[in-house]
Amino acid sequence: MTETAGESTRAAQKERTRQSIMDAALRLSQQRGFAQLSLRQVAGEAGVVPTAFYRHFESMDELGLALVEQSFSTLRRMIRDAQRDPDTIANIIEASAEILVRVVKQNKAHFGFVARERASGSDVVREAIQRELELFISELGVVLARLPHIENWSGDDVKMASGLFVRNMVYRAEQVVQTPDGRTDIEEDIKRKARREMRLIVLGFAAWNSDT
Amino acid sequence: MTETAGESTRAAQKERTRQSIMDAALRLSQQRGFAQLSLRQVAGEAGVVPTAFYRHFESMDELGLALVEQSFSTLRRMIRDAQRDPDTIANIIEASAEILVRVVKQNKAHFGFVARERASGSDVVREAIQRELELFISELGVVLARLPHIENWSGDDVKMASGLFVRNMVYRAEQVVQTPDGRTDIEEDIKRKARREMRLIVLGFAAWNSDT
DNA sequence: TGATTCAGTGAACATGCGTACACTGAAATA
DNA sequence: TATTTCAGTGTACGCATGTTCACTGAATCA
Repeated sequence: MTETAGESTRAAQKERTRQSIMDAALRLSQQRGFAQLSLRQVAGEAGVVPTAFYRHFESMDELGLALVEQSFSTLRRMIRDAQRDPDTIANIIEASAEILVRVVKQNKAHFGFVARERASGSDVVREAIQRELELFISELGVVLARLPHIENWSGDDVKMASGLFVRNMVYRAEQVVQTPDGRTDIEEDIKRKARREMRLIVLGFAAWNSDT
Repeated sequence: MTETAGESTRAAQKERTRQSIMDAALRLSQQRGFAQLSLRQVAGEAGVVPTAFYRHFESMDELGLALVEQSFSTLRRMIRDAQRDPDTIANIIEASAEILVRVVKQNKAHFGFVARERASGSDVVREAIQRELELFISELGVVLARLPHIENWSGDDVKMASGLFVRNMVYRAEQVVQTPDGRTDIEEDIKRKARREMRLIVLGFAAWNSDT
């Protein structure tokens, strides 16, 4: 009753159309920003008539929220994979810069969406992204708190650490997204800068806690 | 021939209208973002007929560029004033957090505009903002380079320092802009966090250069 | 097999948009 | 004072938008 590929059941077809609407929106929003997209443009790019849009989303805002969710699930998968990799634990900074650039490159559309709509975009989309980012900072805090040097820091300090890391990551991710494909020289430079910044923040923390 | 206030010469009247168009755009862009504004909305808010807009700006993009310039001249005045103030030199971190919150509060529209349009907005406006921010980072670098501890750092290191500072300032400025008027409790919290972050970055630099 | 559900269609609408154009009347100029 | 300049007006246009509604026909169900 359930096939895995190319299903032609009604539900599967609906899901496929829904996904193609989301892909279309993601694709178009790279050029002019999600907030500027019209329902008709998205429907057109998805190869569907404008009214069909309503079978899947009540409004563009609802589509935006779905994209936020999808983007952050990508982000979460990234941090989960990173935790599994033994190299990461061994040399967290080198590994993080490497992973950041690689994963962002593979998901330019999602990361671009988050970076762009974080500050502007519609109220509801912007707020959703900020909530997700805060959540992500907290989650990273939990991960950091398990690391050797950090285990007895105060909650506030750990939060500051992950906040600085995440915000710097977001900034460097923006740069990766804006890098034209194939410019590995620019990517290497971004990695180098990201590493330096992370190293500096870590040094700051070492001094910080030997201080307080 | 030249009066100072309420001039009614043709040029002065034109300048007044131009300014009211810019004010209108700034006011409206706080709600839905500059990129979503229509020429007609801006003209309406400025109390002028749509076609009159063209007497002052060739397009919305040109208006956007004018707003970028105006916003950054505010930002530059802020850093210039800060350098004059002896308190700033004495305790750069405490003073910076104080000044940041105060000046951003007084110019929410300008700072909100920069923060919002930095990542999204039209290509031409976004690029102008990024260029201005890079310039601002370089300028801050020059200021930092004169400070006692920093004077013999490498150019790259100074640039990293001011980059981290500015990016963190931009983030905290975004928060101040989003704070409802009168919530001094939230503002104090932002100041506190900004101070902690700056202190941490400075500690990192101390360790950094005793290292290399 | 016959009835039902429902993802996607296509025409129609009111509205807001950018811009062209001919205009007005007060300030600037000669 | 007579002429010119030009910031701001008012009309008119073609176009894209969001949303409505009645529809079609294949997948689902009884």
